[in-house]
Amino acid sequence: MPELPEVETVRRGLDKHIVGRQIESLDFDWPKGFPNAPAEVKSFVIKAKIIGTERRGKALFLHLSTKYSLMIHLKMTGQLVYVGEERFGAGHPDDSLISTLPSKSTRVIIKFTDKTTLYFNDQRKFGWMKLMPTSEIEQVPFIAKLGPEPLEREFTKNVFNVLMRKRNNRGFKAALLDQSVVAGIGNIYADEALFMAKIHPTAKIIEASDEALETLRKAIVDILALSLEKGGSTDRNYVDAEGKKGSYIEFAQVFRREGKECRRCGATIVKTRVAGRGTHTCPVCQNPEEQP
DNA sequence: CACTTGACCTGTCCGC
DNA sequence: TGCGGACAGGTCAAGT
Repeated sequence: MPELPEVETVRRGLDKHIVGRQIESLDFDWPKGFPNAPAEVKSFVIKAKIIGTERRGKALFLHLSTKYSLMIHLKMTGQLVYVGEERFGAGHPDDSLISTLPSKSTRVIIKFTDKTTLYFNDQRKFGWMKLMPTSEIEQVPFIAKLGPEPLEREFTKNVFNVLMRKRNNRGFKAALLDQSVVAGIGNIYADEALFMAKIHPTAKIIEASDEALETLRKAIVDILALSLEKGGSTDRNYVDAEGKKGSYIEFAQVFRREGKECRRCGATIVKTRVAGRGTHTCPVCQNPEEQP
């Protein structure tokens, strides 16, 4: 489930490997996953150079020399994997995954003029890639609505407090999953941050103190920064631009740990359903009767 | 208007 | 063993 740390890890990998390369061809076999007409692709993608990468929330952009950009959303099972023969030939530690590409999950293949390749794989076909003028990115509806980037300076105590208080009668988890509150949080990091802040996912925001909101804000920053350092979380499908898995899941406190002991108090982690998502909590550390 | 639920998909896992 | 069904979750559209 690519969330902020995973998408940012992919972006950094792409920035390192594909900026400066020139696109030779783009082929796709999943029309819904790439809604633009082939003619536009031909005009603005073929022979274009990749001039930069950008991330906003969970969305990724590859900026092209034609003043167009490819906007990519990995949704749950998307992967962007770069294969350059000079780097990932026989003997590379991730050779096993790389050598399987293209796979039956491959939706888009971008070949560069130097014979290296970028694969967009997506098992569940929820992800997509769109071509648009770079200048129109900010007008894409869900980009325009995005809240602050949690690892940037803009994510202040006051900004977070105001956004959360606007949703005072909602539960904490529903609010954290709302991309207009904080950009880039998904199911994994919502659970992890709420555990760290000792807040129950169904607790109403209106009943929480300002101090509790600030504790949560710091927890969000700490968790996301730690996960980024670990290369993100590989629960099932996620890999970075070099095909490598992330290791945050080994450090997870509650996510996918139902039935196991809480690392903090020893109680048994439980899994419930909150805001339509599988939700992991420690019933003692996040006791709904004793909320901060 | 604020919030919740269902649709989009496929692979995996569970129980019978 | 085979098979049906539940489940996984990011975002938008539709429903309450």
